[in-house]
Amino acid sequence: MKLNEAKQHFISSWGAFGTHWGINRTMAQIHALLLVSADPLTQDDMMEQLNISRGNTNMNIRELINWGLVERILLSGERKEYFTAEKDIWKVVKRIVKERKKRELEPMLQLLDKLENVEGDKRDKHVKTFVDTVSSIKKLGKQADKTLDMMIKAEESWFVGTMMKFFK
Amino acid sequence: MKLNEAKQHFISSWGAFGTHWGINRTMAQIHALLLVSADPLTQDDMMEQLNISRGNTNMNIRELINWGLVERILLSGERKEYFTAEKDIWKVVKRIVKERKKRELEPMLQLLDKLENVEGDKRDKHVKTFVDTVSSIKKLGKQADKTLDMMIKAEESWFVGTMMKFFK
DNA sequence: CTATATTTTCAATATATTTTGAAAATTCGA
DNA sequence: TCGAATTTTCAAAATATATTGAAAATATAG
Repeated sequence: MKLNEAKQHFISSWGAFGTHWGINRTMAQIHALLLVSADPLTQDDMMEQLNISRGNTNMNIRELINWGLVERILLSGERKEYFTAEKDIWKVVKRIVKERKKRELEPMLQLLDKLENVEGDKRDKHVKTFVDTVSSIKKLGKQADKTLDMMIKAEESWFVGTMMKFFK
Repeated sequence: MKLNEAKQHFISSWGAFGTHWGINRTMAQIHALLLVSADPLTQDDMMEQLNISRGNTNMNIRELINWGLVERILLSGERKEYFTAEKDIWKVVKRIVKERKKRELEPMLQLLDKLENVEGDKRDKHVKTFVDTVSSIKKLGKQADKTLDMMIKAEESWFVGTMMKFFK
């Protein structure tokens, strides 16, 4: 397989992959393109290579920058802005985990805290089922939260190495 | 907060949560409703409590059954079908992880295997960037795959306990 | 400061996804 | 086997999300 063909495959399947994870197709494709590009690209490069409009390109680049996955580069003597992606995949994963934890997991845990204190007699099976379900989700959620915190702080080498040994 | 109010909160926020994870709102709401219901429910119960149509209810129940999260119950003497959700949250998480791993992670790793063998001279920086990116994603993906496999096999008590100690 | 290149915004449009509801299929008791 | 109860299907409608493109805003060279 030739390089350009391989890049196209990578970009399109990274795009499809992203859609399963709440990231829109274009954002994932721009990210993929930058990940496999040796040099920084301009908006026009991306528009051309991905066949998307200027507005779409711009909005999704901004979003990638918000996620901390893409960075703006100013080349001296150049008027245009260039963009490049963080290539260290471990860092990429940690950024995504951190962001989603903040946006999704933490608010959910806060809600569960409140719901656990529902009024009513716990001997009533309806109350009991509700409280038990909420508590067990909370317990697992809290554990996930801690585990992800550690992962965010961990070095890749430490993490992978220990996991290797840990899990047989 | 009264039980019914708390249930409503739980259902609607579980629904919103689900949408961030590629699960549609209704499916997540039906799942939430079943999770906090002490007794099995019929389609009509769900239609009424969630204000959704018969077709929608039916399709999403089927999908939840495919995911192994909901099970059909036949009550003797009753013509209607009843449904109930797996209440053990650890099992729920493991089922979801297993399914998504199969549907998303594994195909991605297969593709990366192929893309790693792109033609061309690795001293060319364009080829090198591509191969390096693909390899590092693959490496991390393989590690995630193994870790998830272990998690799927693990007992909750073992898992949580060990993680507790393991992560400070 | 002015002219022009470049980036950003956002209303309109296009596309994708979800939901409805009624018809068709199925199930099961009598 | 018949017929009512129940479930399933799926085309059409509604809703939600993504994309475009042109106008407005901004930045920079001269």
